[in-house]
Amino acid sequence: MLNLGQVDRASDRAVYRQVADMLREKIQRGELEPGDRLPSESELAEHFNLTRMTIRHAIQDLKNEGLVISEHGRGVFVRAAPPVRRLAADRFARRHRQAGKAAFLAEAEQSGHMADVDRIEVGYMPATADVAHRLKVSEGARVVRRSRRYLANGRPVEQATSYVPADVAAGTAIEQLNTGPGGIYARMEEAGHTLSHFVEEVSARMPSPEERRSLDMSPGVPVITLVRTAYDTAERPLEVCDTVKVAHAYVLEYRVPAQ
Amino acid sequence: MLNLGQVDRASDRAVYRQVADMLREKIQRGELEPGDRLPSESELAEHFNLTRMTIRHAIQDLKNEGLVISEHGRGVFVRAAPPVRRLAADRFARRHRQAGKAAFLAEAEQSGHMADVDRIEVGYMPATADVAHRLKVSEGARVVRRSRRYLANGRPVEQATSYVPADVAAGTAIEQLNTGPGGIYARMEEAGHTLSHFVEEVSARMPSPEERRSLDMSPGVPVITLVRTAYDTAERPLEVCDTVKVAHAYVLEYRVPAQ
DNA sequence: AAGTGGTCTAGACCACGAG
DNA sequence: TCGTGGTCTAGACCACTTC
Repeated sequence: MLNLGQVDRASDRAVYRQVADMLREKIQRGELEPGDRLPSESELAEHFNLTRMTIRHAIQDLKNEGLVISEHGRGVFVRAAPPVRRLAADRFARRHRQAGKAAFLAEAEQSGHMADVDRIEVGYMPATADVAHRLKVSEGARVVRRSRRYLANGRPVEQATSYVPADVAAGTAIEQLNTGPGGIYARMEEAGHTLSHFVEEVSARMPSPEERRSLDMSPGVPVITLVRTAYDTAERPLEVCDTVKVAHAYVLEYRVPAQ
Repeated sequence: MLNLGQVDRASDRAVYRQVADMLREKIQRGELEPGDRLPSESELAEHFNLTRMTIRHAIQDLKNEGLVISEHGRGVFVRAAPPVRRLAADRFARRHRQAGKAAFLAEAEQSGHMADVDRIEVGYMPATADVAHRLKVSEGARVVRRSRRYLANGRPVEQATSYVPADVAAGTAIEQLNTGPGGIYARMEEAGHTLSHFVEEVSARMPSPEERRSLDMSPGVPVITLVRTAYDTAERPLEVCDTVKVAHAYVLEYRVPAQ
């Protein structure tokens, strides 16, 4: 078993915090490596002369920090970091589309991960207030809704939903499940729309229970939300894409001119 | 008191989850507004015929989702959202520096918040491996370290630490507590460096206990980490700035060319 | 079957905040 | 002083995983 010290009952610091501190230190020093199992709650309770509830309180804190995950019937494990997907500043460069690669695949290739897409759903619906505002169409206007889930090395890392005005999508593969080489942006350019730039709005928050389930996330891990709007050269919005990403799976990179 | 239902003891769903569900719904429906106090743990325990520990478990979940905060001796309150600071894509435009505004103040002006900076520390130190790599200097090279905390409407929202190579900072106000109008970027340009662009790397995670303390954050709220590197026209890094932001206080906006 | 974490009880004492 | 949340005990039974 681990070489753990003892708690100081006279200390001001709550004992469950002291236990969490000791375990956190073992993890951060690397004495407990990703994938390693922590001593069981009963073992820890016995070692520290505390009840299981107090030990659980300590472990709950570590779960909330994202350091460990618990698996019912198996144990508590140091969290193994998923592959970090670095989203490069040039990921929407035209040369990638022309080479027949959709953005997600272009990224995966750069970082050497295995990429998958599943749970693709496509259909028409009336625009909600928020989507309508971003697409500069009237509320309730017909839009194509495309949602899908991305996986890296078999693990879900992102849930994305795109909205495209009906007249942009009509008669193109954007209405189909499979949008063909280069993805929907390639189809838009084929249809005569020239993409000019994207605006991305990035934030972070805790996931809703549904998002946690959909992305197979352990509790206490945040998500990055990214809303991307694609504009043509006339500043017309061609697409809004709402994404929820498992936070620790991503580093987003942007290049900002000083001008 | 609130019009709360009862739990279903026969349900598969744990009763503490059912309690959390009911409270969450009240909050999301707006029946409990930001700043409102929830019924006390004892009141909830009595209402639901559960022990306080079970009620606390439900409330813990809501805290982890960032929906409520607890205050010792006062109660549990629906979290009041801090002002959201939208970081615009052009926040480092030269015209802002020339107008004598540092980036943080430029943003604050745009969004109509009161901005403050405190806990400013300046000093020389040897570059760590990570900083040295980003600044393209050798590990241990002398750099100026500038750290400070930003507040919006009096609430801490960001902790930032900048590193500047010694030869860039030497003899300028970058070595001083007060860097003067336009901030360190203005001083760099005065000293003959021409800023070309910035690269920002964005991610999100749960804060460490120290970060939580420093930013006065309630438990269960994530942070956005942003590392910005400033380059001159010769692609030389002039500054690395490591920031930790309270996640729900920020929306970062970027403009990405389609090439 | 044995060991693990998940849930829940029924108490206790403490520290903090407001009146 | 009183009500609030914070901590902790000493159990119990359950669900899940592994063997």
